[in-house]
Parts: sequence; structure tokens; C-alpha cells
Amino acid sequence: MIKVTFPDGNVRSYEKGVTALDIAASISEGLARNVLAAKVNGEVIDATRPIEKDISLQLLTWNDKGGKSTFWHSSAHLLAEALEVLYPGVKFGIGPAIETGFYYDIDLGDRQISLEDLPAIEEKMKELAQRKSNYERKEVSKTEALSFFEAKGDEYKLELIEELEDGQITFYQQGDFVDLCKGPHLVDTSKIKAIKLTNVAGAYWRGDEKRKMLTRIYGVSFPKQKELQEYLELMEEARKRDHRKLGAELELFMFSEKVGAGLPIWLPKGTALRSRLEDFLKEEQLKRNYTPVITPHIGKKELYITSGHYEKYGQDSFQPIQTPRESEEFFLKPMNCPHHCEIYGHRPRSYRELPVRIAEFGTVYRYEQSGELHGLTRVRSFTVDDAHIFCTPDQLKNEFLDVLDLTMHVLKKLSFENFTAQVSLRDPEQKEKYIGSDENWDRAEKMIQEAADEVGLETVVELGEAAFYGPKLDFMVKDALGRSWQLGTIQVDYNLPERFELEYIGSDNASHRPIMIHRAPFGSMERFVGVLIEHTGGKFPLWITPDQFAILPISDQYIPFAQSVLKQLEMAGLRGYIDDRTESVGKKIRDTELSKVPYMLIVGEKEQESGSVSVRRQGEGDQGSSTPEQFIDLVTSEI
RNA sequence: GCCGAUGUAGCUCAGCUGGUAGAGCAGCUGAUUUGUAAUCAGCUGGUCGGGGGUUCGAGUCCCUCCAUCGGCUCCA
Repeated sequence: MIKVTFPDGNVRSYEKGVTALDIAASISEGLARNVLAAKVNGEVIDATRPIEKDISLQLLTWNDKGGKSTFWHSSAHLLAEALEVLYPGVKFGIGPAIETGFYYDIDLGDRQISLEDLPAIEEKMKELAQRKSNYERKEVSKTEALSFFEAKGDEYKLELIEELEDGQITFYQQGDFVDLCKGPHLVDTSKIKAIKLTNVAGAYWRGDEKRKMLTRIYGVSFPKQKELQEYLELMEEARKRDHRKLGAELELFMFSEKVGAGLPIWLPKGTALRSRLEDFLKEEQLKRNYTPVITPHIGKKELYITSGHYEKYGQDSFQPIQTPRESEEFFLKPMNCPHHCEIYGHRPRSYRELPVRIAEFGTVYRYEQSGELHGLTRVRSFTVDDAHIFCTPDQLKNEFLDVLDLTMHVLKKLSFENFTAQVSLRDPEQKEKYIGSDENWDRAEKMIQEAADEVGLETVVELGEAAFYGPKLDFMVKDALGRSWQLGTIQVDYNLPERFELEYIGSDNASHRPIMIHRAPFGSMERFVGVLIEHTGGKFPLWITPDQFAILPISDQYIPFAQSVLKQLEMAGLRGYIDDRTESVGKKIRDTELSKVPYMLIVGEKEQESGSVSVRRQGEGDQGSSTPEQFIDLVTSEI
């Protein structure tokens, strides 16, 4: 007998060789039906693998991450099986589960697959799934594995096998399809009830652009048709909220072929929105003793040689511009920190004035490959809500805490309630890759984690993700549709103060090197506004929305009254406009609804006589009549 | 940058195997003076993404460049 410990601490005894599936069945029939895989001592395995010794066990269902990924991984094999039937001779790369769904990379030789071919493949998958083929695991020797794929003529699998250790190699088979795979997999194919192949795209073999481009087929699958339906509806909602679409419809920003790809142009309404965000942060920063500065958009090549960016990024940047006579070289600034370092270093600094917090909404220019550009979230020019804090080692933690507090304040103010922090630390195996002393790194890494804990921020630690110059903390924000975005960032930097030879005179009258913190609560204005558009679906919080209300006169004769109401509201600090077109009220309401202006104030004979307005809330309809004063109170209280 | 797809009026889209461009909305003009999601009528508007080629003839076929979309890769 063996002992099985469950996540709740319960321990049960079972016969040696029992499977997770048997165990599930011993608990309840429903659980046995729902179990997709098992987590045994922290490792996810097939629910049908015999268990030979005492273990801790978690049964994985659709509600567990490991359950979902097993489900999708098995779906990828099903896709491969269907492809092998429909396209004999197809060669397979890899076919993993991804965050949502799965893909398989294939080499079709001279043949091609396009979107139109997907439904047929989907049908074949469903047909194969219904056969209820078991996913069978088989341990094979390296020689066997090689000869199998040699015979099949699949060079990609051969390459993968070559890198594996003999004795560690397993095959999985369902139906007639055999794949190299370490698993785990579902019990059989019949659990895969709802399948949607979503996309086909090119992908380099092993992500290496020097190697062959394979065809990648993406899909998702679910245990129930209803779940697929919900997923498709979520995708549809995401499509409706796409900031590129809403940005154009609401006239927030545009792109121009003549200005250039990836260079966003902010239209009046977008500018109004963005300026309010900037003003809000500027005010917060003044409260926290930041010092605003303004620096040029270009800097001499020497600046970036000093900062080290030239060496690392010079070739992949916009190339320098030159003065006509002297041929001096200037780069468009790809970041603000070198300029800010010059500000810090322009005169001697005393420990008494530290920390120095230099802030600037600085527009930077980075060359992004043409295929990378994407709306406002991936651009070639963007404005960072940047600040660089120069402080002593003793001040580091307090400064970090203050930045965390500021960033969380900003996110909450913009109705992002759901966020976590990714803490990026050194790779402990390769300490030599990083600059700065071991002692400083240890201190800073410990400090970041403590600070995050102190403010109650949930963190995920990523080893080896730190920049070479220091550890960092990135805010991962979930939007209204549950999608994750990386927004604000806080980075500790030991490198630039060194390179710029920045100093301060300590109380001991000796020179010391300050530590620098880079931080940007929004990240970039472009990206933040892009995410905010998708988060809110274009229905912005009242305090930043370009227009808070529209006054809709029933007919021309009420325009003077509308103007007096407008004046009254504007005096109270609200912003809006009168729709004075000679159109029906129905038309004006429809247009205003579509432009997502939060409030409509309808004025006609009744209102004029009683000095009132009829309030309509966007998306909610008629709210009844109120006085302008009451409306001002309503809006003010909502802000 | 690479693979694949797309590019027709301000917007959304139609235009079969090559025969010389069309609708709805928007805009303009006129009528209507309107009560909670589209009043009616008329009109304007396109070197069919740019350039080159094949052809008697190209929105339609070929080449090339640009932009956009979906991926790959990268992101100080």
C-alpha cells in the first residue's frame, strides 16, 4: 500500500500501481469524469500513470492551469493527427499548449494552408476525437526513436531527439498518430468536444530567423461547446474594444503614411484625454517633491557612448543625423536617462539634497522592426512618464516604497483594480553577466521584495529577467476582459551613475556614488492610453473623458437656453458642447450614444420653462429631469 | 526584418473567368423645427495604396515599393 496526501492535508491509502484516475473514481464518479491530469509531487503527469510510492497528489481538472494545458496539449496532438490524415507526408515541428489554446508547427513542403482550409481540419479533428482513442505513453530508446522518425522522414523530430538523453524519451500515440512527447496527456480524445482553429501564421523553426519558416496553426478547444461559445464571445468583445478601432472612431489618434509608420498623431480629443492623465501625474509628483525638467529630443553620439547604449543598440537604432558643416552626429533620444544624468552631474551634489527626483514627460524614439508595429502599444515614438531618482543606498528602500505607492495610486485612480508585480532578479547561476557588486545586488533584490510585501503587492519572481544593470519590478495589470498588460516599471540602476561618474559629498566629506531608480507609473502615454481604451471600451472615467456631456436642444429655438446651461456648467468646471445641428432628437441621441459621451442633456420647451435639463446617461437611457445644479453635483460626486 | 493575408469614396463594403467603377452611412444643398438610438429629397465625392510591366484594353494578370492585419523574433 502507498500513502497519498491530498492538497487539503488528507491522507488516504491505495494499492501500489494505482492511477490518479482510479483515485478520482474512489472519491466520486463526477471527479473521475472531470479529471484531466494529475500533479504528483509538483509534477504534472498522465492521470493513467501508475503510482508506485507515497506521494502528494492534486487531481487536475479544467479549473486548474495544469489541467487546461494538458487538455490543449492533447488537442495539439489531435490537430497533428488530423493533419497527417489530410496532408500525408506533412512534417511536424513542435505542438505545445499556450496560454490560451495550442498550436502545431508543420512543414507542408510545397503545399500551403490558408484560413479557408481550417474548417475542414477542424471537422477532421472532431471526427477523430469522437473515436475515443486513448493517448498511450511509451518509453523508447534513443535508437528506436531515431529510427522511427528516420523512417517517417521527419527531420525536425530527429533534431529534437538528438538533443534528448537516452532513457528520457517517450512517445505518445492516439489512433494512428505517434509523436515524440514528454506528455502528459488526457486519457482519451473524447474529452475534446469543442474545437476552433483560430489562425495560421508563419513561425521560424525553433524561433530562429535563420532557419526554415514553418506553418503554425493555432487553435483552442474546450470540454464543452458552451465554453467555446463564451470564448468566441469574449474574442468578439475584445475585437469591439480594440484601441485601434476605437481610437479612430472616437477621433483620439491617427497614423499617417506620410508621417510614417509607428508614429502616432494625437488628435484633439486624444490630446485632451492624455493631457488630463499627464496633469494628474504631474500634480502627484509635485506633492512628492519631484523636480520637473525639459530636455531636447536629440543628443550627441558621445552621450550614448558614455551611457553604453551606443554599443548595445547603436546599430539597431534610428541612425544618427548630422550637422551639415561639422558632421557632428546626433541620435534621436531612445530614452531620457542620459540627459537626466547630465542634469544631476552639472554641479556638485551634497548628501543633504538627496534624493534628487528628476521628472519629465520625455518623448523617445526607438526603431522597431516594421512587422512589430501595433497601434499605440508598439510604436516608434512614445512619451515616457519618466523620472530618475538619485539617492543614497540608505534611501533606496524608502524611495522604492514611495514609487510603489504612487504607481498603485495611479492604477487605482484609473479603475485598474487587478494588478500584480513581476520582480525580475539576477540569474544566480550567471552572476558575472551583471554589473555592480554582489553585495549591492543582494541588497537591492531583497529590498524590492520587502517593499512589495510591505505595500501588500502580490509578486511573481522571475530569475534571470533582470536588466544587466539592476533588478526591476514591472506592474502587470489585468484589464476588464482579464487580459494582462505590462504597464508601469521601476528599475534600480547601478550602471549609469558609474558611467556618468555621478557623485555626492557625504557627511564624511568624501565622494560617494548615488544609486539611480528609473520609474514610469504609466509606462508610456501611448501604451497606457491604448490599454485604457481597451479596458474601458472607450467609456472613460468622467474626470479624463474628452467631453463629459452634450446638450441636445429639441429644436433650434432652444439653442439660446442650451447656451445658458452650457455656460453654467462650464463655470462649474465641467466640459461639454451643444449639438446645434438641425436634426431630430433621435438622431442627436444616437450620434452622442455612439460617440460614448457619458451624459446627454436634452432641453426643450418643458426644460426652458422650468429651467431644468432632462438627463440621459450613455448606455443606460433616460434618467429623468434635474436642475443644472443637481447635474453639476451628480457629475462632481462621480468624479 | 521574415512568413502569410489585405489595401476600391471620409467610414463599412460590392465589383464573376481582363471590356474602362457601385451601394449604405458620412459630407453638401433644400425642405422639415423635431421629446430619448437614424426625417425626407437632391447633389458632390474615387489617377481602385504608389510605381513599373503584360495586353487592343488592367480595379481584375505579373514585378516592385509602401501601409495595414495575423504570427515569428526583438524591446535600453
